[in-house]
Amino acid sequence: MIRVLIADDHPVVRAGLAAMVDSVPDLVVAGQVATPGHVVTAVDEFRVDVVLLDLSFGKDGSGVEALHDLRNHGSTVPVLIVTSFESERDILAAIEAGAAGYLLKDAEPDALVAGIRAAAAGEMALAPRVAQRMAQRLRSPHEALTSRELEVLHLVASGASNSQIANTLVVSEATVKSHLTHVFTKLDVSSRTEAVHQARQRGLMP
Amino acid sequence: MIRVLIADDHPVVRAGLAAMVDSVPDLVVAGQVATPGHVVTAVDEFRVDVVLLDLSFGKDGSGVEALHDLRNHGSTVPVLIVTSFESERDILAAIEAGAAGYLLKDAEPDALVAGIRAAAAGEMALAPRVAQRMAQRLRSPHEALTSRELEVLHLVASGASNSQIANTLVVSEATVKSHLTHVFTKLDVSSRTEAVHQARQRGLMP
DNA sequence: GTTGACGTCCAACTTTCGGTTGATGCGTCA
DNA sequence: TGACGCATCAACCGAAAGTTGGACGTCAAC
Repeated sequence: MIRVLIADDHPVVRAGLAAMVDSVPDLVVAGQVATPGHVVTAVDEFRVDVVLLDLSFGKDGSGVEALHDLRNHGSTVPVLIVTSFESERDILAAIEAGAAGYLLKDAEPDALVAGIRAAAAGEMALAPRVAQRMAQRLRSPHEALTSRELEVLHLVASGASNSQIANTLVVSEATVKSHLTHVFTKLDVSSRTEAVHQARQRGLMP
Repeated sequence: MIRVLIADDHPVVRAGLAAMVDSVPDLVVAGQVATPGHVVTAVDEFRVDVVLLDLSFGKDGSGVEALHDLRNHGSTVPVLIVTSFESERDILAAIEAGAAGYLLKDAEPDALVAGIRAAAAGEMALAPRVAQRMAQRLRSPHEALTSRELEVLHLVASGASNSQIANTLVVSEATVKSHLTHVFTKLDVSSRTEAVHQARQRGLMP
């Protein structure tokens, strides 16, 4: 009997996951929570074998935070990310934080159940599209943007000019340009708009 | 007894909506479909009183298409949009296509059931956030972009330069610039990146 | 039928803004 | 300590962006 905790802010999704889990004989919903903050206590409280964790909890925080909290509290319970986003950044962050798998919400019930079983058995469970994306990344490893570069890129995406960025970042305009040229070479583009587009494509930005 | 059709491409969401509907005594799930193309026949086949329709069906089409098909076939069944997107464009398109309401997937079960009842009774059902957004739009009516302007803006968003846009649209570069200045004044911005950002904010672009 | 508003299109002008190059201090890690 | 990466900056250059002004067609209103 595998006891599952469902953590998602959408009532509809909670109900759907619960229905799927409960329809399988040897799976049971141990509990449901709607905010990341309640995950840690819930894992303790109910004897949870596997956590189904959403990534985006609206304004209440993120699933990755909850995952970090969990690990900081010494819990080793396998956590299965179940989300509708498949951006590279999200996937990497989740896996680095110690997720046992990454499933997509458009998955068939079978895939979900299989993922839960795998996680409970200590194995890794990745949705096919996610696995493909990671493989692709390994093949052509993008050079990672530094945090400063990302910061600049975000401001660019919000429509700021170089001088405006320089003001808000309290650096010279030259610095901003420098960061941007680095971004361009790393992303293999030649203009700010292209850079924003590429970054979005690769899931580097919201 | 209100008979509900559920149309969504995500199995999890279908299961969740079904669970919610079935938990109410006088509501019943008449059927479920996973693609927009099956909505019309399903409405005929099962005696459907209300349709819960998702907007984004992945690559299989869109909910608005299904809604149009439905109306073209003479059906007047109330259709309730249930989606997680709340962009102005989506909302307007749905309402213009004859939706009986627009709910968000993060809604509580109560709100969902209330929406279904309202739709079945021939009333309108809007999620609070959606209603707020529409009210906001009525207060400050953005000047609508022409289709050509939107076309140009899309290309800008994808990182194209003016000359590239001119090529793909087979017009002069001057024309592109002209369109863009119009876009700028309408959106009250002064640069292409700002324009893209604003358009995204207002839900004019994907 | 005429007027006017609007959309699409274009040319020529100006210049700002963006991007390149090269160089410096600073921390870190081997 | 020496090499490397990151953040910072100055000065230069030129293309690409944006402005202005205008032509033409269409459609609706009057």
